[in-house]
Amino acid sequence: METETATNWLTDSEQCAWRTYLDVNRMLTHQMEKDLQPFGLTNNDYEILVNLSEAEGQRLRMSDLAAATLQSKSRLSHQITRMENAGLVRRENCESDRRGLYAVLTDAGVETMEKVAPHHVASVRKHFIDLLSGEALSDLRASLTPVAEHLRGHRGKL
Amino acid sequence: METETATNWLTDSEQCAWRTYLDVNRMLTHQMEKDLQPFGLTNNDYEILVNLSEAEGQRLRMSDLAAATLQSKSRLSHQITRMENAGLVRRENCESDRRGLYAVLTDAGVETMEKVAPHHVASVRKHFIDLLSGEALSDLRASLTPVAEHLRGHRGKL
DNA sequence: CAGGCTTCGTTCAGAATTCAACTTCTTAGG
DNA sequence: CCTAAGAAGTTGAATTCTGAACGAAGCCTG
Repeated sequence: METETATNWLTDSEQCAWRTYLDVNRMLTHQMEKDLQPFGLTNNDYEILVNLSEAEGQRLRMSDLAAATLQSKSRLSHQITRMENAGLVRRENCESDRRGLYAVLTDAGVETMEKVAPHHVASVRKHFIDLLSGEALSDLRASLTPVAEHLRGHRGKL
Repeated sequence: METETATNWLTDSEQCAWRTYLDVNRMLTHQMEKDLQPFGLTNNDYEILVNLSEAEGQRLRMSDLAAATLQSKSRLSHQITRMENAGLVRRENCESDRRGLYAVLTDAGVETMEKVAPHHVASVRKHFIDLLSGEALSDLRASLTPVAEHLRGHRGKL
């Protein structure tokens, strides 16, 4: 009698999809990083700029920013320190909670964002969006949304 | 007369697809990493084990392995050093090219691979594959393949 | 076969990331 | 009001990653 539970291996087709996904992932990240380099920004820098510039008063609590960008508080703290040194961002105290801090976009941060965003969008188009049909794109979104929700549920401390 | 070129911003739908993609990306990477932790492996460790175990003679030249895993030679060199210390892999000289080295899976490496693979596959299924329909999966692959090819062309030195 | 390119892989220094304290403040219970 | 538990952020040390520089070996080309 069979007592072992056989592993439910991936089919060739599943495996291929998975590997393609992983490859695109890595190459795309790398390409984005490369396209931001001339502006002296990393992907992480840019994402923080995006989050802050979309936020009310161009500011977010450290914790919220960490959650929004899916990184640990520690990492964000170091990151913000670097960006503060670069003059893109500053820390500001929070009135309502004296433990709290806001990360606030500086004027230089706003300017940087305005300068860089068009190039970044062009890069996203060139290397991703414009390579997919409108239908493919909405299918992609439809497929990935449940995955995102599933993962949000599963995510523990960063 | 208009001299500026207006930025071709992303539509809401494009933006949403893009952000979902990025989110899944990061959360999935994180989840995979977490699921490998109990075995003392990182994603990078695992991917190298996969590549080596599928290779002829369970060995690959450093350069080929770096290319296969899309990382810089420098990073791979460090990585292999660590895995060598962990006993998963060893370096072996290359007969035909005296500059070259092979990274070779050790017996312990093979065993680790056999032990971990089923869990990893289960994790990939649980957090990705099984959340998508067969059709979604093949669409995904079809959509992403051209992107992968595009990026492969664009990729410079790592 | 000499000269100069290129490739292979490592190394070093500097930057980024992780992980585990730790401080300060808030909040809930008794 | 006091205390214990938890949350917000920071810090510092150890680890990992990056990018440039390097030595050694192969490959042309004349």
